[in-house]
Amino acid sequence: MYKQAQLEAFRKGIAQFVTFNDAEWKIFTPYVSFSILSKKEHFAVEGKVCDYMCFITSGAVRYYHIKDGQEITGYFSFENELMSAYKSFLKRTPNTNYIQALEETALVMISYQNLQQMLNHPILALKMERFGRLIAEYYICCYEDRVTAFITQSPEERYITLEKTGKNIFQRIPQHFIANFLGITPVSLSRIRKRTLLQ
Amino acid sequence: MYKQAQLEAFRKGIAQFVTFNDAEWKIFTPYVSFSILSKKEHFAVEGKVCDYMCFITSGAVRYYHIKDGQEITGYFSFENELMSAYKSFLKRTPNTNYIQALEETALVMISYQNLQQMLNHPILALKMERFGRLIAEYYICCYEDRVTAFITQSPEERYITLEKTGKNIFQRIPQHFIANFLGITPVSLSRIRKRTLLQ
DNA sequence: CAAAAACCTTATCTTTTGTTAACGTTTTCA
DNA sequence: TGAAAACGTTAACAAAAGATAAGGTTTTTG
Repeated sequence: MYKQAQLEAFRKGIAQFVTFNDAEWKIFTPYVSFSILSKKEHFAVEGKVCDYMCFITSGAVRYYHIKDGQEITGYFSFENELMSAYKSFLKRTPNTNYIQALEETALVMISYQNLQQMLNHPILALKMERFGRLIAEYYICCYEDRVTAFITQSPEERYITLEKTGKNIFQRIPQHFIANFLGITPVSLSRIRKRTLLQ
Repeated sequence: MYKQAQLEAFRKGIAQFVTFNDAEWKIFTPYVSFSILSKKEHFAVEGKVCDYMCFITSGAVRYYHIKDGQEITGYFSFENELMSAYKSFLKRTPNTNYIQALEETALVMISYQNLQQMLNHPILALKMERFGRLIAEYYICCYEDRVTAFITQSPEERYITLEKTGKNIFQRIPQHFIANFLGITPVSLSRIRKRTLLQ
């Protein structure tokens, strides 16, 4: 995909948060860069500070932790979604997890430094603060739902919910990653699937 | 506590996010109001849009859902912390849970309307956007940790972590609420406590 | 102050999940 | 293309959690 098309996808993708007029967009775009992750390539690793906030124009990534030598997948992001090791990026602290491309993945990226410059730019500042606020608020709502699911639902109920609302995630993501995401083991997910099919 | 003292506590409490100089504070304070919740009084209930964002100057509250007629406590907030039915407040949608005072609780409050006015106020706007962004980012980091705990830890591990880091929460909050918060039943928490004591 | 409510523990039984391993299929990649 | 790795299912057993109920203590409240 050409950069121009990626930029347009980016602009459209963030329109739910904030819209830039052409003059603002002209100031904005020089601050962004582009990158492509090949399959299995890492965007972020444990111990390193994450320097970029990204928008995925195509592809998919998974977020995972390593605990007792085992990988545990906690989240996924797909095309037209934002991606970052948020906490590390915002707090400038070493990252505690990994982000890895599940497919070849194309990114539009903003570095932390450039973001700071935009936040200090006389014309962009207010809009960028708002952008940051709305993104963060958006994620809070997602997280709130996720925590609520862990608190109020059984693994089986969480699976059913995901199956209903998770688009075609089961077609796209290996099942054992999804099991981790649901907070259970792959074996347990396999059983749940069998159980719920029979009913 | 006198309102002046509450305001000072509020100012100090939000200083981790943003600091107001005296001139700004003078503009700021007329937008806030005060309230006291008596024990067991609800600040927010299911189905109603939450109109206030609060700072707790003294007391404590719990957040809970009702599922199949049962109350399930998902979170707590204490003095010097912010409190709101965030999602409802931000999105102007009916709230899906309850917030109830565990003790008599004193609040400094900002209404949604007043917040919007501050966000449009020429002097306050930028700082308020930043305030909102930093609060949201702060909560994202908290939520991220919470979800990570559900993904990577067993109930027993989550209990041990809470016992280590949860200050004196076990002295202050009924244990069956804490069980919900950990994602398990009260009976199960009682067993875990016995188990971990014996070791 | 006394009755009622709330709370924690314990016991019993059931259900679910975790663990480990084996097996067959599919995918990957050198 | 062919060996290796990855993946999903199933089985068997162990461990943990859920459900329900009973009992005793503490707290609440009229």
